[in-house]
Amino acid sequence: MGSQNCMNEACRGTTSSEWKKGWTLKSGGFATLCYTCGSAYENSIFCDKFHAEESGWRECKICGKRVHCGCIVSRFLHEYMDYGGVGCMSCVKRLEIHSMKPIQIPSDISNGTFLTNGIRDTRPIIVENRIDDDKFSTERLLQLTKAIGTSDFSSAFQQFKQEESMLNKTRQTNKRLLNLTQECSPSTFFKSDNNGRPKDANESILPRPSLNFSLTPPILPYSGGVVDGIELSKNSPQQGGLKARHILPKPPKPSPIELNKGSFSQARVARPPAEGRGRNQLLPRYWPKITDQELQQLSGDLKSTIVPLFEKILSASDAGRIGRLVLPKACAEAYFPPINQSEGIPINIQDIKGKEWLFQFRFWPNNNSRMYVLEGVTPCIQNMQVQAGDTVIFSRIDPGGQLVIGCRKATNIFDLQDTQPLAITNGDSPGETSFSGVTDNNIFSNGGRTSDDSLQRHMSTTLSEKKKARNIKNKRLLMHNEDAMELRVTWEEAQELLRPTPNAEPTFVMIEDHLFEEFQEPPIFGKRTIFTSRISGEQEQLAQCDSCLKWRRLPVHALLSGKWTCSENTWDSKRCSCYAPEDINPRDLESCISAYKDSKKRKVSDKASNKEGEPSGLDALATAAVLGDNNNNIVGAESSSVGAAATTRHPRHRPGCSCIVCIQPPSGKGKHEPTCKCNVCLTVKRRFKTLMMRKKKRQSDREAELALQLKAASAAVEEEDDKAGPAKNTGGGLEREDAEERETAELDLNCDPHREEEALLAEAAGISLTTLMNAVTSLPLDMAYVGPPNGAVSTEEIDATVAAVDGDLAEGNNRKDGPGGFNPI
DNA sequence: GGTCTGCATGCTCGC
DNA sequence: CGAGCATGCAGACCA
Repeated sequence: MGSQNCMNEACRGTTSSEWKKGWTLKSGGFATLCYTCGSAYENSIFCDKFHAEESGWRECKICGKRVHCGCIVSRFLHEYMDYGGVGCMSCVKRLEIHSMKPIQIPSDISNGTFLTNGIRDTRPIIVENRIDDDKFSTERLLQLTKAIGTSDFSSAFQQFKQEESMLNKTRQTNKRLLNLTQECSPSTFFKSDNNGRPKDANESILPRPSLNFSLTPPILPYSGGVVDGIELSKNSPQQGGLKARHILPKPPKPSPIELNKGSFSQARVARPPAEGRGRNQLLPRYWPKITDQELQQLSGDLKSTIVPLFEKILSASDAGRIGRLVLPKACAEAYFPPINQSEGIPINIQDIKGKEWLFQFRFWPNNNSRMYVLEGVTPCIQNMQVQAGDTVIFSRIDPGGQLVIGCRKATNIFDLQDTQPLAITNGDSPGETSFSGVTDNNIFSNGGRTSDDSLQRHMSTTLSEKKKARNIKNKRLLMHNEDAMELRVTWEEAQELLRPTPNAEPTFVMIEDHLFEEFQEPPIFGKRTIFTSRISGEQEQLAQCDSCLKWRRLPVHALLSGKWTCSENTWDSKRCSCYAPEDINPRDLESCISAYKDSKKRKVSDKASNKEGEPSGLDALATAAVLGDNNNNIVGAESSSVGAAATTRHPRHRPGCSCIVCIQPPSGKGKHEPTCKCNVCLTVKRRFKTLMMRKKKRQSDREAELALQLKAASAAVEEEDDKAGPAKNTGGGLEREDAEERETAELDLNCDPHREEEALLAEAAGISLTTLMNAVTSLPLDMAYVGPPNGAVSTEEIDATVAAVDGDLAEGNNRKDGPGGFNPI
């Protein structure tokens, strides 16, 4: 081809365009593609001269319009017409094929003839030079065309859609093949007869590539459309331009769940809108997103052919009491009756149950434009139970053109799985939980919300969800009635997922006998885990990898991010890879999950029936610890801590939490032996040991400081005495010391945890061990995790201290519970 | 005072 | 930058 100037206005003048042959046209020529802009041109089979303007015209059978082939759209159009299609790109009636509306087929098409350049061509349609993977085979088109007007067309159309879906899967293969074509001369592709026409596609040296990739679909009912994320030019074919613009996000890789479901046919995709005035200007956001199955079901329900027209996410004002639904201008002008007066006209729209609603379709002058609204929609909106953020879908019943309004509800925040049951429900009742992820459910629903195939929709509606979030400025409108109830219930569950930020230092507040942690930083969402206790009494949590879905044992104190994978398992180097075997056998896992679910159920029932008289959170936690110690198998600790979960503890103090707050001993519960090595006792001892070391260090520091102060004070007194004479009191330093000691001895151990060490110093001077242990059990969380200061206390000292404590603990256990008595469960 | 009506304003996003 | 559109708002209307 050499360097040709592409006829596409946007590409013209590009001499570096890479021209490729390869598409054999029925006329005997080759289509040539400009790989810079994608425009296609038809070339003569007799020479390499650029013949686009001479040979690239076809005439529509319906409207008679001549269509130029100088762009991809029209190229496919006349291919389409050549093989028996009806109508051109700009001809409305061509759409009858797509909309399944019976039409009269011109005889010259039905008998396989066509017109070229206005001359009747009586040649029969040749099908053998079409390849198998053509998305739009001649045979299929003829079959469909002949089916028009028959009762079988609907099924034929559905069959075609299925075939089209399957053929789409071959698109990737075709792309690879096409890449090969860029490396090979077109002449190597086909063996041609004398006219340059391939004798048979099977004789191709290489598999013949389909040039359909990323172009328009074979049947192009719209002059604008999106194929593989490329929006075709809105320009008419006559304009001969093509503008490729990516307007949809790259489809996400299917998740394993999606693959398992295998329901690709249910992907919710934006369907290019049906015909209408100015439909080409419709923004993709208004394109109806409806699955094939939904469309089929709806058509079946209404016993009519449904043509989705457009959809709109309800804004706050749309769904508000004002009762005015703002219609997208382009949609209103495309699909609603034309109106010239601002008052508009009454318009009858049917809902999917067949009920008719009368709206006022009108417009307001807005700048130099119009703003179209449907007035009086409130009853209908309420009837459909939609609200801001939901989507209303306008469709048309064919034949007849009756407008239909449907809806698709949208909710949810989080993806839900049985093992991660954060239940932000979107059910109509609080008890109805949909594991639906980011879902817009039940297109044209009757107000109900379903959960099937929602994962597929999750992927396809991410973009729209973002738009929804942007559109719904008044989020309060989403908090109505039962929805608020749902949110309130599930928020409690969400509390269990809240985590303090990694370095957050809590402050403690006691409100109505409940200890609360307060954080300066807002919480973050963490991963849901299952807490368990092992035979040894050691408590742990089970977390599922978001990548391999295997369960890993983790320390109870592990706080996981919302998305957690094995590679983040810093606690077990052997289990920090997804390739490592699962940490727990399936039977144990099942029992854990089962126990967990039971606890969830009981939690709900207890919440309703046992608001009063429920055990204190600490008691229940202690019970949980005991059960965990006594159980031989791994048991979901949460299953035995129902009462605990129903308290107002900070979410950080979850079941299984071994912090000093949660392991406070209950009164009157079972006792542990002094030599008990359970997690609770070990934790208490360890923390006491830490405290003792801190105490000793602090004491020695204090003594040194006091010595310095005494020395300085004596020096000052001596100096003052020298100046002021012997009348002054010489015992000021000792007085201050006495006052300090009195102050220390009167400390309230429960009022200021930061002064507890001073209290312990006082204890060292005579306060009982029970008081000390009270101080231990009221330590703040951050202190509880502080390790011993390096080198501050010798190992021998620690051991001696622990031994002494153990002895005292034994003594305490032998005593009756007195005020302040230590009773380690 | 509450609601309805008809714009007007200002933000967002596509071109 | 401008079209489109969500929403505010003032005046009219009504109970």
